[in-house]
Amino acid sequence: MSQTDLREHVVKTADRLYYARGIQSVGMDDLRAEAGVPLKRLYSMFPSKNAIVLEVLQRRHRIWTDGVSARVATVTSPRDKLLAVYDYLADWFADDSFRGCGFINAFAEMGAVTPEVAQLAREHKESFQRFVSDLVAQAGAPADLAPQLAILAEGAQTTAAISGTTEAAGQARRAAEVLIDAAAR
Amino acid sequence: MSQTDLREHVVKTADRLYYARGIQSVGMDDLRAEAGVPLKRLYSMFPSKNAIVLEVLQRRHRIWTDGVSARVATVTSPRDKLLAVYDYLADWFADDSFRGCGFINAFAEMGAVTPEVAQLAREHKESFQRFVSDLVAQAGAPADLAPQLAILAEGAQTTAAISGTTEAAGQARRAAEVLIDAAAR
DNA sequence: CGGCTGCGAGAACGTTCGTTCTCGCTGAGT
DNA sequence: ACTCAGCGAGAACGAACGTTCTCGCAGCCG
Repeated sequence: MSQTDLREHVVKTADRLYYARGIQSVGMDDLRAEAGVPLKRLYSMFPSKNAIVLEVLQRRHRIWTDGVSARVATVTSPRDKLLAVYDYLADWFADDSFRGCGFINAFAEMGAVTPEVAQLAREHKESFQRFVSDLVAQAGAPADLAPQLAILAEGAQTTAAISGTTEAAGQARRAAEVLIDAAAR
Repeated sequence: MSQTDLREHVVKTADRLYYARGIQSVGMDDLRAEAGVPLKRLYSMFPSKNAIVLEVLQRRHRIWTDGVSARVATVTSPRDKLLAVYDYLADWFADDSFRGCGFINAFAEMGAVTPEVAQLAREHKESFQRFVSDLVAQAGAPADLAPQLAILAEGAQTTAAISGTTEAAGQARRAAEVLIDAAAR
C-alpha cells in the first residue's frame, strides 16, 4: 500500500468513525485499532488529531460536492437540476450510516472551540450556496430563490438526522417545486 | 436563595456555558466556578453531569416553546401566526449569543453516544412540528404545508448559525409566504 | 462554653485521552 | 554473518475530566 493510499485509508476510516460517533468520542487509539495502523505511523503522517479532523472535513467536502454535482449532471433541464439536489439528499438520508450533515455536526461539537472547524463549515456551506446560485442563474430565476432553496436543503438534513426518517427530502423537494414555479412566473 | 432558585440558577448557568462552548468543552469545575456553587453542592443537587445536561435541554425546550408561542400570540390572522415563527427566529439570530439550535448541537455532540439526548432532541423537534401543524390546520391549509414550513425554520437556524449572519430568517420567511399563498389557492 | 452537624474549599482518585518514548525485531546493505 | 536504520507494539506521561473524600470552620443547640 502506497503512502498516499495509506493516508487516504486513515482519513476515510477516521471520517467513518467521527461521523458515526462524534469526533470527541473517537480517540486516537480507536482510530489506530480500526484503521490497523500503528499510533506511531499516524503521528508520522499527521501532526495531531486536529490535523486529521481538518483533513477529514476537506475530504468530506470534496465527496459531497462531487456527489451532488454528478447527480445534477444526470438531468438536463435547469428546473430538474435544481430538484436533483433533493433527490441526492433522499438517497443520502436512506443510507444506514446517515447522521446529518458532518459539517453541522463538527461545527456543533467543536466550532466554538476550534476556529478552523468553524471556518471549514462556513466554507462548505458557502460553496453549496454558490452551487445553488449557479443553478438558479442557469434557470433564469431571480437570485433570491437560491438561498431559499439552500435553506430547504439544510433543513431537510437536520430534520432527517434527528427524526431518523427520510421523508424530509421529499417534503423539501415539493416545497422547492412550489418556490421554483412561483419564481418562474 | 431558595433551594429551587439555586437549582434554576445552576441549570441556567450550565445552559449558557454548554450552549456557548459545547457541552463536552465545559467541565464540572467550569460550571462550579461560573455558578459560584461548590462542587459538593452540585453533586447533592444532581447525580451527574449527564443529569444536568438533560435538565438543561428540558428547560431550553420550555423556554423556546414559550417564546415562540408568545410571539405567535401577538398576531391574529392564521397566516401572520405562521409567519411570526420566522420573526421570532430573526430576533433570536440577532442575539449575540446565538449559536444555532441547542438541540441540534447537543444531538451532534452526544446523540450517537447518549440516547437520552437523542430522545430529547427528537421530542423537541416533534413538538415544534406539532406546533406548526396546529397553526397550519387553523389556517385551513393542507397538512403537507406544515413539514415544509418546519424544514424552512430548521434550515434557517443552521444557516444562520454557521454563516454567522441573520439573513436566513428573512429568506425563510419569504419562502414561507410563497408556500402558504400557493397552498391557499 | 462545648460539642455536634452541615457545609465550603479544594485535594484526591480513577479514568480517559492526546502525544511521546522504549524496546525489540526485521530486513536490507556490506 | 554483522550492523544498523526503521518500524510495530505497547508502555509511559502529563493533562483534563467526572466524581468522591478530607478537613476545617461556622453556627446552632444543650
